[in-house]
Amino acid sequence: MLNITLPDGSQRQLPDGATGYDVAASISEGLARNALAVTVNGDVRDLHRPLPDNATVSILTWNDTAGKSTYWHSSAHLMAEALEALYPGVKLAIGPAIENGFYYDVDLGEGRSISSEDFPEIEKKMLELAKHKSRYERKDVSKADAIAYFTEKQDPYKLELIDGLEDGQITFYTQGDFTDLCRGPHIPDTGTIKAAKLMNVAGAYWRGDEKNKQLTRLYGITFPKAKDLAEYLERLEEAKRRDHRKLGKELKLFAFSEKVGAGLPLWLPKGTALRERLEQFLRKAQVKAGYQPVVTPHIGSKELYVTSGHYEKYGADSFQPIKTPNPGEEFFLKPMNCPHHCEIYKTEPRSYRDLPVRYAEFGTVYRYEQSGELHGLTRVRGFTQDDAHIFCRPDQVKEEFKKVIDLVLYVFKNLGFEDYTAQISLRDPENKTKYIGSDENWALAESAIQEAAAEKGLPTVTEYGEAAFYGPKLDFMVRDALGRRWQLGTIQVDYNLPERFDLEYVAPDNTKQRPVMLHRAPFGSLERFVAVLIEHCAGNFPLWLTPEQFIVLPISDKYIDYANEVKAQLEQRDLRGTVDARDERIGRKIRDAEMAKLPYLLVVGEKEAQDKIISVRKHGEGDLGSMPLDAFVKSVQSQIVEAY
RNA sequence: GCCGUUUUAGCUCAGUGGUAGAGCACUUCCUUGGUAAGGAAGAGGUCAUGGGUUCAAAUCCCAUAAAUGGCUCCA
Repeated sequence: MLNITLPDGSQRQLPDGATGYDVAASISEGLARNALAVTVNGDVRDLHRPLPDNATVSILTWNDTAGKSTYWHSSAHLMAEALEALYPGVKLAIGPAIENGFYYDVDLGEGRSISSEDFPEIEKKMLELAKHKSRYERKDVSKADAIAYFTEKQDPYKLELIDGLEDGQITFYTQGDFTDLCRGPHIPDTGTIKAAKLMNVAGAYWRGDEKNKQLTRLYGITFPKAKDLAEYLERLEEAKRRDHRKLGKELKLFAFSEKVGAGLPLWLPKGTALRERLEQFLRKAQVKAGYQPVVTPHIGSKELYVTSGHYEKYGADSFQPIKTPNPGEEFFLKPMNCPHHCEIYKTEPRSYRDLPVRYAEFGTVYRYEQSGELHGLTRVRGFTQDDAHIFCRPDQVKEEFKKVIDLVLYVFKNLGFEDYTAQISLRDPENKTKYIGSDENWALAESAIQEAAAEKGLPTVTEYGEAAFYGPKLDFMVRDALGRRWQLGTIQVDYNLPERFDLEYVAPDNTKQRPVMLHRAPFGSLERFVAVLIEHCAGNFPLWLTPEQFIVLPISDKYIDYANEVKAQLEQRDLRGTVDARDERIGRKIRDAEMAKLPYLLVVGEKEAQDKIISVRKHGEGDLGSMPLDAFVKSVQSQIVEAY
């Protein structure tokens, strides 16, 4: 008999050779029907593999992340089977599950390609094959046999993968006529795959190395119910509606011009209003937090970047130098603000008593991003960082980190970002030599970050080997409408620049010591932040931030004077908005204002002009009835205060 | 930078080798209208740019640029 522990701690006894399926069946018939896989002591396994004794087993269904991912991995095999049927001779590379669905990298061979027009045929074939309810059969294979199989099949990619595997650890999975090298696990059979959709085709390098051959990557997604697919597609549509590139154009926030140059955004008046309000918001918070604003030029001499090391590392791949009438004199557009701030630090001798020194600047920087990398406002070639550099003693790092975390969270809270992740990036413990700075300082900084995050109760994930060569960091990531993760806020420790710029302070014992430098940017950059903010709130910005809080809509041109009076009075009370004085009917004006996502529409006609009141309509909510101006102002102001 | 796709009026898009189209926006006129599109007329385009094929190119081919989905990259 086997002793099995369930996740709730309860125990069950099953006969020897029992499988995850048997466990599910012993719980309920429905669970057995919906089970896709199991976890055995935390590892995901096939549902029909015999269980070991004394294992903790939990049943995975479509509702578990690991269940979904197994399902999609199996779906990748199904797609591969369909591709082999439709494109004989196709070579398969790798086909994992991803966050939403799966992909398979394939080599179609010379002269063949797949486009989105071919998707329906592949989807049809997948569903046709799925109907066979083929079991995913697992088989242990010796390395020699595995090599023989894929040599016969002439698949160089699988052979290369096998080359890296240990004999005795190699398994094949077969469903129907399709056999793949695979560690598994898989769902029991193809019968649960009821809806399949190919999403996208793209190029991808074999093993992610751009020196290698480029393969065709087919992205797909499958579902156990057709309805789930429909809902998923609807969500994607919603994401497209929120896309900051679309809304940025529609709401007249920013634009690009081919003539100005790729990746160089033009901020339109409304976008500028939004951006400047964000700047003001942070400026205020930073003054309170002890930062001193500074301003530095947009260019710096070559020597500055030779000192910082950026010239050597990035000079050739970046914007090229600006020449002057003096032969040999060269300036660079600044790719970051740190070197300038280091020079500010150096303008006077520093005592340990002066530290920390915090210099903040909304610094516009220019980086020549690869052309294929440019993306709306999230990845551009000219952008403004809400940058600051903190110069402090090693023993102050933790305290400073905590203060910056507070600032970042303050920003996120006021803008309604709740779904963020915080990532601590540390050294690769296997390879400490590629990092600059002493072991001791690194250890100090790394534990300072971890402790600061823990003391602030910040949920974090820790990634080893993700630190910059010059120091560990803490990044805040927020998702965009399509679920892509973007780094916004960042806090980084830097041991490199203080060294290169020979920064010093005088310690209590009158010795010269090296300060630690922290880079930090709660927004990351205003461009990226605004992009993510647009998608986050679907263009319905918080009231305190939105470029126009109200629009006055006169019923006819007889009431334009009163409308202007309303506007003037509201402006005196620090609200901002406009009057729609067009010769249009009220229905049209309301429609246009709703489409422009203006928060408050103030309708004024005969009644309102006579009684000196306004009719208030709130975006997305409808008519709130009429009220005196004072009542409206009070209600709006209370909402703005609440937001802070 | 690499692979795929795209580029037609201010915007969204139709137009598969034979004289460039629609809706919205814009201008003018009519309309003075009470909570999501009032009516009419008008103006607006080197079909991204440069080459090529053809009697003839928005349409086919090549190059370049930009956008876009990925990959690689991201101080």
